[in-house]
Amino acid sequence: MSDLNVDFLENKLREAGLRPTRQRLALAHLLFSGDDRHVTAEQLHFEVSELGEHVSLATVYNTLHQFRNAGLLRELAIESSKTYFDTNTSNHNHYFLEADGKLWDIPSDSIAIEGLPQPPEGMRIAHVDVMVRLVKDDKSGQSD
Amino acid sequence: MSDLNVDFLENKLREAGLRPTRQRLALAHLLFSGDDRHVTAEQLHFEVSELGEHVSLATVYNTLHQFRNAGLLRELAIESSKTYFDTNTSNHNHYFLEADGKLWDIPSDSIAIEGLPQPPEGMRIAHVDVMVRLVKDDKSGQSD
DNA sequence: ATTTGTGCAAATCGTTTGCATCTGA
DNA sequence: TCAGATGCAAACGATTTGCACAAAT
Repeated sequence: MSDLNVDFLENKLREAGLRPTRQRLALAHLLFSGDDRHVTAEQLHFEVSELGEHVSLATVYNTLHQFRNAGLLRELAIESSKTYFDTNTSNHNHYFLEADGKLWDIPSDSIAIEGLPQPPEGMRIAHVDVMVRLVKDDKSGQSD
Repeated sequence: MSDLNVDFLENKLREAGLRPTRQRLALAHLLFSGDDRHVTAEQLHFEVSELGEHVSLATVYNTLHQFRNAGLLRELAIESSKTYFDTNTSNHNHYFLEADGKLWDIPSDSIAIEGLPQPPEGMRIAHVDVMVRLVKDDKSGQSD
């Protein structure tokens, strides 16, 4: 991780109102240095260990939520009992392949939603999620 | 629960390849006798107890999964660590109000999705979920 | 009689929390 | 200095599982 990258990440955290601690920098590095990505807490905890940095799992959870609250991540609930965090916080769309637990963006933002009704009184739309659930061609898509 | 209704539910279960047991009939009664609805296992367990029927929580979970596998229910993952089951199994759309954990159908099927790309090689689209996340007008929608 | 379903309690797994200790500004 | 952050282990809550017993065909 170059000094330039550290500076970039430090700024990013400071702008979000978060102190640039060793742990947050390590996690931010994994999340924000390359292309957009989708991670779970468990995955990220594994990756940060691989880098030789020690960050406790509880801190990974805390940090993911702090990043989400700061608008740096979007939280996605796709399967019960596993949360994904998406580094792309804009309104975009996803493919999900249940069999493999794999999640990825739908390439190109060709999707448009027509005829979205007025939200109920006193509420506004925070986000529209379009999730396209895929199955492998030869299967029914049902399982226990 | 009238005899007619019992017959209807018994047939429904038999057609799904499930033996019409006391527990399944009680749960099916709650799920399929009125309008379409969204329930969690916990909710349904509470409701069935209120009717004076004893069905263990594990059986509620088992039964919900059996119903889902039989195509009688659709499973929806909306928030991490709470699964909703929808008695309407057709491709339709939902509002979700996170603050209250409330879920409901978007009235009228006015929504159309334009420009859905070809799914990746070897896969087909099983289902498209559109989830419109609402927040109360005076809030940011972010919380810990 | 044989297969299938159910109840119970214990186990699992992701996630959160309480609290003592440490760190960044 | 001292508010804020972290680590650890224990707590939690939803869900699943193993197995003995009961019910359906």
